[in-house]
Amino acid sequence: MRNPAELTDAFRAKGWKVTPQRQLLFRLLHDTDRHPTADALFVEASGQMPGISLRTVYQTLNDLVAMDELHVVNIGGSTRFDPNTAAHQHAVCSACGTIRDVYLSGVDGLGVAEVDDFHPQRTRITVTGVCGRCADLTPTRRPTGSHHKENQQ
Amino acid sequence: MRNPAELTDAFRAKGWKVTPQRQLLFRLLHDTDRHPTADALFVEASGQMPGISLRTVYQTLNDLVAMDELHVVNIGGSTRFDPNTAAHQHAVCSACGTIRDVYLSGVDGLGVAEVDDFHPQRTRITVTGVCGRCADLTPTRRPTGSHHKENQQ
DNA sequence: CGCCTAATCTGCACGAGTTGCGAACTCGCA
DNA sequence: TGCGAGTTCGCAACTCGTGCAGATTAGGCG
Repeated sequence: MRNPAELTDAFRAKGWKVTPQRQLLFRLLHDTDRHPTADALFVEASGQMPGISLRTVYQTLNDLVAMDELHVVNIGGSTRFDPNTAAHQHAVCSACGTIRDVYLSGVDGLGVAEVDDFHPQRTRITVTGVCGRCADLTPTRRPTGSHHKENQQ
Repeated sequence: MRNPAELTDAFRAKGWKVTPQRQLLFRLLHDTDRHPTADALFVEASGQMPGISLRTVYQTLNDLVAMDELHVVNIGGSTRFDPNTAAHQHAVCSACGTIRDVYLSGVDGLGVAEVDDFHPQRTRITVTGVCGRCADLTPTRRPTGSHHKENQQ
Protein backbone atom coordinates (compact mmCIF):
# COMPACT_ATOMS: atom_id res chain seq x y z
CA MET A 1 0.00 0.00 0.00
CA ARG A 2 1.03 3.59 -0.42
CA ASN A 3 2.45 5.64 2.42
CA PRO A 4 0.26 7.49 4.89
CA ALA A 5 0.62 10.85 3.13
CA GLU A 6 -0.39 9.40 -0.22
CA LEU A 7 -3.28 7.56 1.34
CA THR A 8 -4.41 10.77 2.97
CA ASP A 9 -4.53 12.42 -0.44
CA ALA A 10 -6.25 9.43 -1.99
CA PHE A 11 -8.94 9.45 0.67
CA ARG A 12 -9.53 13.18 0.36
CA ALA A 13 -9.66 12.86 -3.41
CA LYS A 14 -12.58 10.49 -2.99
CA GLY A 15 -14.34 12.92 -0.68
CA TRP A 16 -13.55 10.74 2.30
CA LYS A 17 -12.37 12.17 5.56
CA VAL A 18 -9.01 11.50 7.12
CA THR A 19 -9.52 10.95 10.80
CA PRO A 20 -6.86 10.31 13.45
CA GLN A 21 -8.05 6.71 13.61
CA ARG A 22 -7.44 6.22 9.91
CA GLN A 23 -4.09 7.94 10.04
CA LEU A 24 -2.98 5.66 12.82
CA LEU A 25 -4.00 2.59 10.88
CA PHE A 26 -2.28 3.91 7.75
CA ARG A 27 0.92 4.14 9.77
CA LEU A 28 0.63 0.77 11.45
CA LEU A 29 -0.06 -0.96 8.17
CA HIS A 30 2.62 0.87 6.27
CA ASP A 31 5.26 0.02 8.84
CA THR A 32 4.69 -3.71 8.95
CA ASP A 33 5.83 -6.60 6.79
CA ARG A 34 3.51 -8.92 8.61
CA HIS A 35 -0.01 -10.01 7.78
CA PRO A 36 -2.08 -8.94 10.73
CA THR A 37 -5.64 -9.85 11.52
CA ALA A 38 -8.14 -7.10 12.25
CA ASP A 39 -7.92 -7.94 15.90
CA ALA A 40 -4.11 -7.86 16.03
CA LEU A 41 -4.23 -4.45 14.43
CA PHE A 42 -6.87 -3.36 16.89
CA VAL A 43 -4.67 -4.36 19.82
CA GLU A 44 -1.71 -2.54 18.33
CA ALA A 45 -3.78 0.54 17.59
CA SER A 46 -5.30 0.53 21.06
CA GLY A 47 -1.81 0.91 22.48
CA GLN A 48 -1.44 4.25 20.74
CA MET A 49 -5.04 5.33 20.80
CA PRO A 50 -6.98 3.89 23.72
CA GLY A 51 -10.67 3.81 22.95
CA ILE A 52 -10.39 3.18 19.23
CA SER A 53 -13.11 0.78 18.21
CA LEU A 54 -12.61 -2.62 16.66
CA ARG A 55 -15.50 -1.65 14.43
CA THR A 56 -13.46 1.24 13.06
CA VAL A 57 -10.51 -1.01 12.38
CA TYR A 58 -12.70 -3.32 10.34
CA GLN A 59 -14.25 -0.38 8.56
CA THR A 60 -10.92 1.13 7.55
CA LEU A 61 -9.46 -2.22 6.52
CA ASN A 62 -12.44 -2.82 4.29
CA ASP A 63 -12.05 0.62 2.76
CA LEU A 64 -8.40 -0.02 2.02
CA VAL A 65 -9.22 -3.39 0.50
CA ALA A 66 -11.87 -1.75 -1.69
CA MET A 67 -9.23 0.73 -2.84
CA ASP A 68 -6.89 -2.18 -3.55
CA GLU A 69 -4.33 -0.74 -1.16
CA LEU A 70 -4.55 -3.88 0.91
CA HIS A 71 -5.02 -7.50 -0.06
CA VAL A 72 -6.82 -10.12 1.97
CA VAL A 73 -5.15 -13.41 2.76
CA ASN A 74 -7.28 -16.45 3.50
CA ILE A 75 -5.41 -19.33 5.05
CA GLY A 76 -8.13 -20.45 7.43
CA GLY A 77 -8.88 -18.72 10.72
CA SER A 78 -9.44 -14.99 10.71
CA THR A 79 -8.86 -12.91 7.65
CA ARG A 80 -5.37 -11.46 7.36
CA PHE A 81 -4.50 -8.24 5.58
CA ASP A 82 -1.46 -7.78 3.41
CA PRO A 83 -0.10 -4.25 2.87
CA ASN A 84 2.35 -5.52 0.27
CA THR A 85 0.57 -5.01 -3.03
CA ALA A 86 3.58 -5.87 -5.16
CA ALA A 87 3.51 -9.22 -6.94
CA HIS A 88 4.64 -11.79 -4.43
CA GLN A 89 3.72 -15.11 -2.90
CA HIS A 90 3.30 -16.44 0.61
CA ALA A 91 5.14 -19.07 2.58
CA VAL A 92 2.99 -20.27 5.46
CA CYS A 93 4.48 -22.30 8.29
CA SER A 94 2.09 -25.08 9.23
CA ALA A 95 3.61 -25.28 12.72
CA CYS A 96 3.52 -21.69 13.92
CA GLY A 97 1.22 -20.09 11.38
CA THR A 98 3.69 -17.41 10.36
CA ILE A 99 3.25 -15.98 6.89
CA ARG A 100 6.28 -14.74 5.04
CA ASP A 101 6.37 -12.88 1.75
CA VAL A 102 8.43 -14.70 -0.84
CA TYR A 103 9.31 -13.99 -4.44
CA LEU A 104 9.30 -17.23 -6.35
CA SER A 105 11.02 -17.66 -9.65
CA GLY A 106 9.13 -19.23 -12.52
CA VAL A 107 5.80 -17.55 -11.84
CA ASP A 108 5.69 -16.15 -15.37
CA GLY A 109 6.02 -19.65 -16.72
CA LEU A 110 2.63 -20.72 -15.42
CA GLY A 111 0.13 -21.33 -18.19
CA VAL A 112 -2.43 -19.08 -16.58
CA ALA A 113 -3.53 -17.43 -19.81
CA GLU A 114 -4.21 -20.82 -21.37
CA VAL A 115 -7.02 -21.79 -19.05
CA ASP A 116 -9.96 -22.58 -21.27
CA ASP A 117 -12.85 -20.10 -21.27
CA PHE A 118 -11.53 -18.04 -18.37
CA HIS A 119 -10.14 -14.54 -18.08
CA PRO A 120 -7.47 -14.50 -15.37
CA GLN A 121 -6.89 -11.40 -13.33
CA ARG A 122 -4.70 -12.43 -10.48
CA THR A 123 -2.76 -15.52 -9.45
CA ARG A 124 -2.23 -16.35 -5.81
CA ILE A 125 0.44 -18.82 -4.78
CA THR A 126 0.81 -20.09 -1.25
CA VAL A 127 3.52 -22.48 -0.21
CA THR A 128 2.77 -24.40 2.95
CA GLY A 129 5.65 -25.94 4.83
CA VAL A 130 7.78 -25.59 7.92
CA CYS A 131 9.83 -22.51 8.61
CA GLY A 132 13.44 -22.76 9.73
CA ARG A 133 12.71 -21.91 13.31
CA CYS A 134 10.06 -24.61 13.69
CA ALA A 135 12.20 -27.14 11.85
CA ASP A 136 14.98 -26.54 14.36
CA LEU A 137 12.62 -27.31 17.20
CA THR A 138 11.86 -30.75 15.79
CA PRO A 139 15.08 -32.08 14.25
CA THR A 140 14.77 -34.88 11.69
CA ARG A 141 11.03 -35.28 12.13
CA ARG A 142 8.19 -33.44 10.54
CA PRO A 143 6.54 -31.15 13.10
CA THR A 144 2.99 -32.45 13.16
CA GLY A 145 1.98 -31.17 16.54
CA SER A 146 2.04 -27.43 16.91
CA HIS A 147 4.94 -26.66 19.19
CA HIS A 148 3.80 -23.18 19.80
CA LYS A 149 0.27 -22.04 19.29
CA GLU A 150 -1.15 -21.35 15.85
CA ASN A 151 -0.86 -17.59 15.66
CA GLN A 152 1.53 -14.74 14.88
CA GLN A 153 2.32 -12.75 11.74
CA MET B 1 -10.81 -39.00 -2.64
CA ARG B 2 -11.29 -42.72 -3.02
CA ASN B 3 -14.58 -44.26 -3.96
CA PRO B 4 -17.26 -45.11 -1.38
CA ALA B 5 -16.30 -48.79 -1.21
CA GLU B 6 -12.66 -48.01 -0.59
CA LEU B 7 -13.53 -45.40 1.99
CA THR B 8 -15.76 -47.92 3.73
CA ASP B 9 -12.81 -50.28 4.03
CA ALA B 10 -10.51 -47.48 5.14
CA PHE B 11 -12.91 -46.41 7.88
CA ARG B 12 -13.42 -49.99 9.10
CA ALA B 13 -9.66 -50.54 9.06
CA LYS B 14 -9.33 -47.70 11.53
CA GLY B 15 -11.99 -49.20 13.76
CA TRP B 16 -14.47 -46.56 12.71
CA LYS B 17 -18.05 -47.37 11.91
CA VAL B 18 -19.61 -46.91 8.53
CA THR B 19 -23.03 -45.42 9.06
CA PRO B 20 -25.66 -44.64 6.43
CA GLN B 21 -24.92 -40.97 6.95
CA ARG B 22 -21.27 -41.45 6.14
CA GLN B 23 -22.02 -43.63 3.16
CA LEU B 24 -24.31 -40.99 1.77
CA LEU B 25 -21.65 -38.34 2.15
CA PHE B 26 -19.05 -40.61 0.57
CA ARG B 27 -21.30 -40.89 -2.45
CA LEU B 28 -22.17 -37.23 -2.70
CA LEU B 29 -18.54 -36.20 -2.45
CA HIS B 30 -17.31 -38.85 -4.83
CA ASP B 31 -19.82 -37.90 -7.48
CA THR B 32 -19.07 -34.21 -7.58
CA ASP B 33 -16.43 -32.12 -9.28
CA ARG B 34 -17.52 -29.09 -7.36
CA HIS B 35 -16.20 -27.64 -4.12
CA PRO B 36 -19.14 -27.67 -1.77
CA THR B 37 -19.43 -26.02 1.60
CA ALA B 38 -20.55 -28.09 4.56
CA ASP B 39 -23.94 -26.46 4.33
CA ALA B 40 -24.36 -27.13 0.61
CA LEU B 41 -23.54 -30.76 1.27
CA PHE B 42 -25.99 -30.79 4.15
CA VAL B 43 -28.77 -29.51 1.91
CA GLU B 44 -27.96 -32.09 -0.73
CA ALA B 45 -27.76 -34.87 1.84
CA SER B 46 -31.01 -33.81 3.45
CA GLY B 47 -32.76 -34.41 0.15
CA GLN B 48 -31.83 -38.08 0.30
CA MET B 49 -31.84 -38.49 4.04
CA PRO B 50 -34.21 -36.13 5.81
CA GLY B 51 -33.17 -35.61 9.39
CA ILE B 52 -29.43 -35.91 8.87
CA SER B 53 -27.68 -33.39 11.07
CA LEU B 54 -25.46 -30.58 9.91
CA ARG B 55 -23.27 -31.54 12.84
CA THR B 56 -22.75 -34.97 11.30
CA VAL B 57 -21.82 -33.46 7.97
CA TYR B 58 -19.14 -31.34 9.63
CA GLN B 59 -17.95 -34.34 11.62
CA THR B 60 -17.56 -36.54 8.58
CA LEU B 61 -15.93 -33.83 6.50
CA ASN B 62 -13.38 -33.29 9.25
CA ASP B 63 -12.70 -37.01 9.42
CA LEU B 64 -12.12 -37.14 5.68
CA VAL B 65 -9.82 -34.13 5.83
CA ALA B 66 -7.85 -35.76 8.64
CA MET B 67 -7.49 -38.84 6.44
CA ASP B 68 -6.35 -36.60 3.61
CA GLU B 69 -9.17 -37.82 1.42
CA LEU B 70 -10.48 -34.30 1.17
CA HIS B 71 -8.71 -30.97 0.95
CA VAL B 72 -10.00 -27.70 2.32
CA VAL B 73 -10.20 -24.63 0.12
CA ASN B 74 -10.15 -21.18 1.67
CA ILE B 75 -11.22 -18.40 -0.64
CA GLY B 76 -13.13 -16.35 1.90
CA GLY B 77 -16.60 -17.18 3.11
CA SER B 78 -17.29 -20.67 4.35
CA THR B 79 -14.76 -23.43 4.04
CA ARG B 80 -15.06 -25.45 0.87
CA PHE B 81 -14.09 -29.08 0.52
CA ASP B 82 -12.31 -30.53 -2.47
CA PRO B 83 -12.64 -34.25 -3.19
CA ASN B 84 -10.03 -34.03 -5.93
CA THR B 85 -6.78 -34.94 -4.21
CA ALA B 86 -4.73 -35.06 -7.40
CA ALA B 87 -2.30 -32.20 -7.99
CA HIS B 88 -4.30 -29.38 -9.48
CA GLN B 89 -5.06 -25.71 -9.15
CA HIS B 90 -8.20 -23.62 -8.87
CA ALA B 91 -9.75 -20.99 -11.09
CA VAL B 92 -12.16 -18.85 -9.12
CA CYS B 93 -14.65 -16.57 -10.84
CA SER B 94 -14.83 -13.28 -8.98
CA ALA B 95 -18.30 -12.62 -10.37
CA CYS B 96 -20.19 -15.81 -9.55
CA GLY B 97 -17.82 -17.46 -7.09
CA THR B 98 -17.55 -20.68 -9.03
CA ILE B 99 -14.41 -22.71 -8.47
CA ARG B 100 -13.09 -24.84 -11.28
CA ASP B 101 -10.26 -27.34 -11.16
CA VAL B 102 -7.52 -26.50 -13.62
CA TYR B 103 -4.21 -28.10 -14.47
CA LEU B 104 -1.68 -25.38 -15.17
CA SER B 105 1.50 -25.97 -17.05
CA GLY B 106 4.77 -24.72 -15.61
CA VAL B 107 4.01 -25.57 -12.01
CA ASP B 108 7.20 -27.60 -11.73
CA GLY B 109 9.17 -24.56 -12.80
CA LEU B 110 8.36 -22.63 -9.65
CA GLY B 111 11.36 -22.10 -7.43
CA VAL B 112 9.57 -23.44 -4.41
CA ALA B 113 12.52 -25.42 -3.11
CA GLU B 114 14.71 -22.34 -3.22
CA VAL B 115 12.85 -20.40 -0.58
CA ASP B 116 15.40 -19.48 2.02
CA ASP B 117 15.20 -21.27 5.37
CA PHE B 118 11.89 -22.95 4.62
CA HIS B 119 10.84 -26.54 4.02
CA PRO B 120 7.98 -26.57 1.53
CA GLN B 121 5.35 -29.28 1.70
CA ARG B 122 2.56 -28.18 -0.55
CA THR B 123 1.96 -25.40 -3.05
CA ARG B 124 -1.49 -24.00 -3.63
CA ILE B 125 -2.23 -21.92 -6.69
CA THR B 126 -5.46 -20.04 -7.20
CA VAL B 127 -6.23 -18.01 -10.28
CA THR B 128 -8.87 -15.38 -9.79
CA GLY B 129 -10.65 -14.01 -12.83
CA VAL B 130 -13.90 -14.07 -14.73
CA CYS B 131 -15.36 -17.26 -16.11
CA GLY B 132 -16.67 -17.44 -19.64
CA ARG B 133 -20.30 -17.36 -18.61
CA CYS B 134 -19.91 -14.21 -16.52
CA ALA B 135 -17.78 -12.55 -19.19
CA ASP B 136 -20.59 -13.11 -21.69
CA LEU B 137 -23.00 -11.34 -19.41
CA THR B 138 -20.89 -8.17 -19.39
CA PRO B 139 -19.39 -7.81 -22.86
CA THR B 140 -16.31 -5.60 -23.25
CA ARG B 141 -16.35 -4.38 -19.66
CA ARG B 142 -14.91 -5.92 -16.59
CA PRO B 143 -17.70 -7.29 -14.42
CA THR B 144 -17.25 -5.34 -11.21
CA GLY B 145 -20.73 -5.70 -9.82
CA SER B 146 -21.82 -9.24 -9.14
CA HIS B 147 -24.43 -9.99 -11.73
CA HIS B 148 -25.65 -12.99 -9.92
CA LYS B 149 -25.11 -13.61 -6.27
CA GLU B 150 -21.76 -14.73 -4.92
CA ASN B 151 -22.38 -18.44 -4.43
CA GLN B 152 -22.39 -21.78 -6.25
CA GLN B 153 -19.82 -24.50 -6.80
C1' DC C 1 -29.70 -64.26 15.97
C1' DG C 2 -29.59 -61.23 19.83
C1' DC C 3 -26.38 -58.71 23.13
C1' DC C 4 -23.34 -55.32 24.39
C1' DT C 5 -20.50 -51.36 24.13
C1' DA C 6 -17.82 -48.11 21.89
C1' DA C 7 -18.62 -45.20 18.30
C1' DT C 8 -21.79 -42.16 16.27
C1' DC C 9 -25.73 -39.05 15.62
C1' DT C 10 -28.42 -35.26 16.82
C1' DG C 11 -29.86 -30.86 18.79
C1' DC C 12 -28.62 -27.20 21.26
C1' DA C 13 -25.75 -23.97 23.33
C1' DC C 14 -21.70 -21.56 22.86
C1' DG C 15 -17.58 -18.90 20.89
C1' DA C 16 -15.03 -16.47 17.43
C1' DG C 17 -15.15 -13.42 13.71
C1' DT C 18 -17.50 -9.95 11.27
C1' DT C 19 -21.23 -6.79 9.98
C1' DG C 20 -25.71 -3.81 10.53
C1' DC C 21 -27.54 -0.10 12.80
C1' DG C 22 -28.33 4.32 15.02
C1' DA C 23 -26.94 7.99 18.00
C1' DA C 24 -23.21 11.01 18.89
C1' DC C 25 -19.32 13.17 17.05
C1' DT C 26 -16.03 15.54 13.81
C1' DC C 27 -13.47 16.69 9.53
C1' DG C 28 -13.10 20.08 6.31
C1' DC C 29 -15.40 23.07 2.84
C1' DA C 30 -17.76 27.54 2.51
C1' DT D 1 -17.06 29.77 12.67
C1' DG D 2 -20.94 26.86 11.14
C1' DC D 3 -22.91 23.19 8.90
C1' DG D 4 -23.60 18.68 7.10
C1' DA D 5 -21.91 14.61 5.11
C1' DG D 6 -18.95 11.29 6.52
C1' DT D 7 -17.11 8.68 10.76
C1' DT D 8 -16.79 6.59 15.01
C1' DC D 9 -18.40 3.75 18.54
C1' DG D 10 -20.92 0.31 20.99
C1' DC D 11 -24.03 -3.08 20.86
C1' DA D 12 -26.93 -6.36 18.83
C1' DA D 13 -27.24 -9.60 15.39
C1' DC D 14 -25.53 -12.92 12.21
C1' DT D 15 -22.60 -16.72 10.22
C1' DC D 16 -19.72 -20.49 10.60
C1' DG D 17 -18.04 -24.02 13.16
C1' DT D 18 -17.38 -26.78 17.57
C1' DG D 19 -18.27 -28.72 22.54
C1' DC D 20 -21.30 -31.25 24.98
C1' DA D 21 -24.56 -34.88 26.58
C1' DG D 22 -28.11 -37.93 25.99
C1' DA D 23 -30.19 -41.10 22.68
C1' DT D 24 -29.10 -44.30 19.04
C1' DT D 25 -26.67 -47.82 16.39
C1' DA D 26 -22.89 -50.52 13.94
C1' DG D 27 -20.80 -54.57 14.16
C1' DG D 28 -17.82 -58.01 16.90
C1' DC D 29 -18.92 -61.91 19.86
C1' DG D 30 -21.12 -65.72 21.91
